[in-house]
Amino acid sequence: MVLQRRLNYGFSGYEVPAVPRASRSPRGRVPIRKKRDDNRIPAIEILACVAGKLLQDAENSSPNAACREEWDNIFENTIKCKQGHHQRYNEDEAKVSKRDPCEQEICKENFTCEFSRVPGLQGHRQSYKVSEFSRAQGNFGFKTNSTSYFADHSRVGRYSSNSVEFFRGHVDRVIETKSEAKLFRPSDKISFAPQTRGFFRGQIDSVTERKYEAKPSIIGTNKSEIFPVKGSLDTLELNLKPPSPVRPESDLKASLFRCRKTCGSYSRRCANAEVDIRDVDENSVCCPQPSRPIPNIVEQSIRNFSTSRQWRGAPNLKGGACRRTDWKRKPAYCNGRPCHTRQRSQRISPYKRRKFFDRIPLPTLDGRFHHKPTFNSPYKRGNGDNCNGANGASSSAAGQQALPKSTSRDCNVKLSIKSFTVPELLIEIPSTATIGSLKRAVMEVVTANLGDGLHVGVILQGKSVRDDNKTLFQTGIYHDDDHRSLGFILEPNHAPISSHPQAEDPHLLSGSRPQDLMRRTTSLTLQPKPSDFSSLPPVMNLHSSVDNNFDVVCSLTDISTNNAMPNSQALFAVPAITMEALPVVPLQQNPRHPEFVQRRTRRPFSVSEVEALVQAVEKFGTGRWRDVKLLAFDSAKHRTYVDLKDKWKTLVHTARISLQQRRGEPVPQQLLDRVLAAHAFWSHHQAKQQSN
DNA sequence: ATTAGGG
DNA sequence: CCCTAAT
Repeated sequence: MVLQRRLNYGFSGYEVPAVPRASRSPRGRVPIRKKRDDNRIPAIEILACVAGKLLQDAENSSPNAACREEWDNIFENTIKCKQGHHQRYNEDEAKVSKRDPCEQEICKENFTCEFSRVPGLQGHRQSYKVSEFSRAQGNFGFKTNSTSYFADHSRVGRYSSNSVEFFRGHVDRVIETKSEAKLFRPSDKISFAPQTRGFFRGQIDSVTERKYEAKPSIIGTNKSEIFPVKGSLDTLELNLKPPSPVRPESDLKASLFRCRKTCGSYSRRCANAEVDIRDVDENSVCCPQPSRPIPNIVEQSIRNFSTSRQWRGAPNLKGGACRRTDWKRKPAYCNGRPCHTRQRSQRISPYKRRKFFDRIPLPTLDGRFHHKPTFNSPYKRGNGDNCNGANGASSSAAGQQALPKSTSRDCNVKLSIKSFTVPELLIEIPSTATIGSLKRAVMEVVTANLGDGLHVGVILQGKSVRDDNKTLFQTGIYHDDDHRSLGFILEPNHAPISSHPQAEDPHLLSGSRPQDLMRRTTSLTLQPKPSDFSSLPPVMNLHSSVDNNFDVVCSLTDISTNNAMPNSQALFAVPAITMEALPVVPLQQNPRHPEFVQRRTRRPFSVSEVEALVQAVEKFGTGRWRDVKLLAFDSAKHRTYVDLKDKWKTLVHTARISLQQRRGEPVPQQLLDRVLAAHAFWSHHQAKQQSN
């Protein structure tokens, strides 16, 4: 245990990228040199000041060292800023009230600070939300936007735009992008990742708004939890108050406890809180009972993840094979893992979310799939307290226990499976192909995905029923009145774990017509690790809640019960916990995680496409990629304007290099000449425009 | 949402 | 093709 970890940040050592990115032209057409308002200060400076002080004070004052030790956090800050008058100020002027950081995290407090005596900031108020993102060892940080983000003891990174974050302590590195790395040492001061600059004006505001808009419930607070400000002296004073009206310090623990309890946050602050996982039965896993030690289940699942996860970016890092492994597997570390990063798994920008869902199996929303769900979907959408899928499962189990023996045993169970639903399969076939060859192609894809042998899995109320020896009655299938709670999954006959993700995706049977071949992108990028999601059937197909990604996680997790995973049950505790109590479990394998997102398949431009592109660019010039897209590639859904821009870039490059250096399908020289000509022309044109 | 540019 | 910053 690293109990004596020290805070190694300060306010003099942070690096803020000084040079703003080269001015861009609005919409890329007419470059405009915009003068920066020198009086503005980067939001991160203020944030660093505030949050740093907050943490510093908290660490100095927290009565519970073990707690502190455990709270290796990443704080998330949400900035709400309504004014734009900022002047540089001395960071030392910031002062933050001393509070236990645990309190903040558990309660998910919002707080408001007011710049009282800071020149130019007087009267300016900001509300922040401090929330836990990760309690991984040695980290903390925060960010101000809503895009996805990750961090743990061995890596810190982000995958977001316009984010603001910093880290301290044992952070080894910050990954800027997959190809960029920045090393951090424990002695580092706060360092700001380059490219994470935000100004109070404009964008952070909007990002904040978007976040609230996207998921009002994730805020987990209400107006009463936004605390008024008390200005004082020459300081920027921050008042942090727990939601409870009771303030006395002596009440802190009690209120903490209450909060933890009510929020469903299960904080493990003591090392002795570990509980044998065997002590936890299936039901409680899925449905936390008040008396059950849920946090430990969660932790168990965290362990599962942490031992299996991989970070594919790691080997490529500059600076370093020095990935920390020395302490990462220490029990202390495991025990210290967070149990309730509530928002994290919801945090995803609409864009990222869409991006993700574009690539995972989803029901086609054409109505055919809107039949009744195969099982009772207890999932609720949108309000953040969803993820009761496991509740459904456990309640069924509970119902099973309570089932009176007098229930008619000879009552036949009538089931009808009207069709197999095979999720999306991508098939590309020329229009000249015959229907017969199309059928064969479909068959090929299906068999490739399902493998030779099929196994039927049974799902009852969201929970996979693995015990083949149980009777229907024992399992709880004794009425025929609601077979919506019953579902079937097609699975490969064996080896739930396969390195071939497509072959291991069991597919769901559901009640639509046989002709309804549901489409499904076959490629969730699943890591072939035994205990990750790769063994989870895409039962999310049942849920059409496209925009509630948490539902997907729920269904993913609570349905899969893989016998090859001894602790798999622990995994499925996750959805049973309310939003407030969500652990960081999906940190790595979270399908929403950018690491999880599959790269698009490469689709080289054909010569005719190139021709169309050249023609369009000749007409519109470089920098009007939307127009180019609309003109020449409107029907080509897979070609985005970014693609076209990229292709043009490579075309220009290709035209400039020698024939031998070129790769891929050769582009006629004549076309390349046009590329160069158009490029030269429009470059010149742009330069002229700019000078005017 | 678009565009520019680095990777 | 990906990713981010800046519009």
